[in-house]
Amino acid sequence: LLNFCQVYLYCFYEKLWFEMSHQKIKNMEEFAAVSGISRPTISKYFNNPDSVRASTRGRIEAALKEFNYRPNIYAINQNRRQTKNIGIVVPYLADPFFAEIARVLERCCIDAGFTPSLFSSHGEQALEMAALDILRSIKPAGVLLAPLGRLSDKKHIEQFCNDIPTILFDSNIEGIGAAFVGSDNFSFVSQTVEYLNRNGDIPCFFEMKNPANPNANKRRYAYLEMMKRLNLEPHVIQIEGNGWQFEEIGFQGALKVLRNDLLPTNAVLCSNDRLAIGFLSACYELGISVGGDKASDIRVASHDDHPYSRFTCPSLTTAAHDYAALADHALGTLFELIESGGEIGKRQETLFAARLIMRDSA
Amino acid sequence: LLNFCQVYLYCFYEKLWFEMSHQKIKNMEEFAAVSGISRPTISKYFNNPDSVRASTRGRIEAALKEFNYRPNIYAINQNRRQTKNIGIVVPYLADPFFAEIARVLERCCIDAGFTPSLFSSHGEQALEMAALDILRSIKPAGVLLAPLGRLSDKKHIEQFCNDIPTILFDSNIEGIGAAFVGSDNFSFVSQTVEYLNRNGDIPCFFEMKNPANPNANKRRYAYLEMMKRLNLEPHVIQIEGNGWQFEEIGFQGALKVLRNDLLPTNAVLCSNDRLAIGFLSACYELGISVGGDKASDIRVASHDDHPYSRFTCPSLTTAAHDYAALADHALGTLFELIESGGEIGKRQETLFAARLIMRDSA
DNA sequence: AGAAATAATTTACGCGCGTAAATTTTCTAT
DNA sequence: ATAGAAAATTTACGCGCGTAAATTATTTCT
Repeated sequence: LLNFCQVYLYCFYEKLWFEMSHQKIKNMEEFAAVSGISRPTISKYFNNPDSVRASTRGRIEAALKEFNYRPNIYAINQNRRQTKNIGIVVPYLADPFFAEIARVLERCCIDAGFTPSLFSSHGEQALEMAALDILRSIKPAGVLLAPLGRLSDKKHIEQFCNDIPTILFDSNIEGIGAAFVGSDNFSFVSQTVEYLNRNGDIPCFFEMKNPANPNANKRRYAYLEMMKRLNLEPHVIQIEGNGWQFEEIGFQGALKVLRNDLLPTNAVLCSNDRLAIGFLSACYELGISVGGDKASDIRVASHDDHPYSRFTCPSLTTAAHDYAALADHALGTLFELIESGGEIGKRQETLFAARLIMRDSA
Repeated sequence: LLNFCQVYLYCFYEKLWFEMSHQKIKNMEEFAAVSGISRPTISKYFNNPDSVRASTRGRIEAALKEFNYRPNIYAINQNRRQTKNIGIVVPYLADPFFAEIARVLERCCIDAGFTPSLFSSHGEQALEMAALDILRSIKPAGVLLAPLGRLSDKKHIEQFCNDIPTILFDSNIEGIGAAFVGSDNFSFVSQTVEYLNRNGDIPCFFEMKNPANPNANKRRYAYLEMMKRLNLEPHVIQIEGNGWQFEEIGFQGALKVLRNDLLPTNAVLCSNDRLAIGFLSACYELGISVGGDKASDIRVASHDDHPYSRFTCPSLTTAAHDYAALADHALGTLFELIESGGEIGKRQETLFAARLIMRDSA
């Protein structure tokens, strides 16, 4: 009893001292003193609040509320084998598609008790490599990487993936990373081609000549395959342009194609919505009417369900990603990978199907 | 000479050992051994490569190239008084305006030798507070914060600003933060109002009833003031809607206004481009022609020079931000603040003027 | 009530680096 | 060549926390 009294008084004195002097708790030692609990137990609590007795947890949390102490994250991460950081790298954050997927991924990470760090390569190889270098330095538990694609330094990425548990998404690089989660491009294209063809329109395929993203190539193949199956003659229109200003590229390309009357059919299937946004803008400028009705000059469809595709003029018929499913599965796989210590067996590629969104443009 | 020989041989031995055993350098001690330079000097080099003699720097960098050593960032940040981290918080990253400004800010940080950490509040108060809490834990040298606005927990932000050198941008909160860098909303609105009025159109102002962002209110005041100066009767149309889905809100609001013939004049000045994108979409859907020419039904102008405003149908006349100037000034002020140790004197508010972009919509 | 199981405490070391003080080496300038 | 300045080295401590081992206290169960 005496001992208890001593401890209680000591703790009381410590608390009083800190309260009186308005001083901040600066380390776990001091927090242990004012809360009347030993430092190792406090440390254990922060690692896993359930690993201490409920009554102890209550006392800690009471003290935590009173003194706004938070452990130093740098000291934690220096000593822990593994951090609670998850790296997220997207190729171009100003693209609302990636902004949206990043948003969903971040949320999932936080809910799972991890701290996401978001990076954008801004379309540049150097910045993608820089992002990976920074990620290396923060020793993340795992990384979700959407590579630039054609512009990526594959050796560099491979090296990174060898050292840090990484899952690729959106844009695949054969054999690199522990797994890949992306879109089933054939599902995207087959639905839009089939839809356009349903009304007797023969779709031609509108795309960049040198697409940065490998999905673009897969979509072209899918288009060609679908046209073969439907016994239709395929037409691929490839426009010039580099970089990630897809709307501008689509706009300029469309102007050239439309002005020179190079459109072989009256139905255009754009490789992605951002090109389509440019295409529609060019149509408007040239007074060419777009729509699914008989009165319109041409029909336009596309892929991705870009956040703005609902507000184009006319609204854009497109094939939608399942953001939530993609994010869920990518993070689920990553967590498995992390828990298994980096070994997950055979590299799996998971592709998600599209959902056709019918709007006014076709 | 003998001493030199010894040292050289020792260093040679160390290097050989590491090369032979394919072992990675795991700390500065080991790197000092293989590079033949003392640890404090190595430490000094990493703090500032110019603080050591050129010959020493050369030897370090040669060893650095051979053995891919990087100091542990957690150990560094634990011991340094100040980290090299800069926090960047934007209210909604899926808005290309903020994506663009974040891109520019990130680049400036990297160029200045800092490591930017990007956070998005995703339009939610809880997430804004969470972002600030995480930022606290990484003890950044400084923070650039674009608050949510109306939804922000001002007390929480104030507390944060008291502890960490913070500069507010885009959205001001009176008296909070060391400085504010934003837009001169009067410059934006006066130019668009004047432009619309130049051709004899009387602009009415189209906005959200409960805007999240304080700039919206300032723009309304500017509109009212300008109309007064021009001796015109002002008309403010306020539409319902909450959140950050501005295009959708603008679209629905426009549908209602246009269908019920509530437009008091034939010129519409939208509070921002995202609302305008929705407005134009609604016009298209209802078959109302928009444009600056005589043949069109109405004219539409707006503010922000959103990355997509060039591709709307018709392309949008708007007032543009100077992204680069804003980013430059915000970071410049922040660096001053950091170097001065958090004290910068009187809180300054810097506002940047707009540049009118004339396109087809008005 | 007493034994076994569980939890908390005490003690102590290590992580990788910043940094200070005293000393030695190297460079620069006359 | 030599004094003085500049740079590098040696030595040593501390940062805040993870974590292990041995011990003590508390809870749970029969």
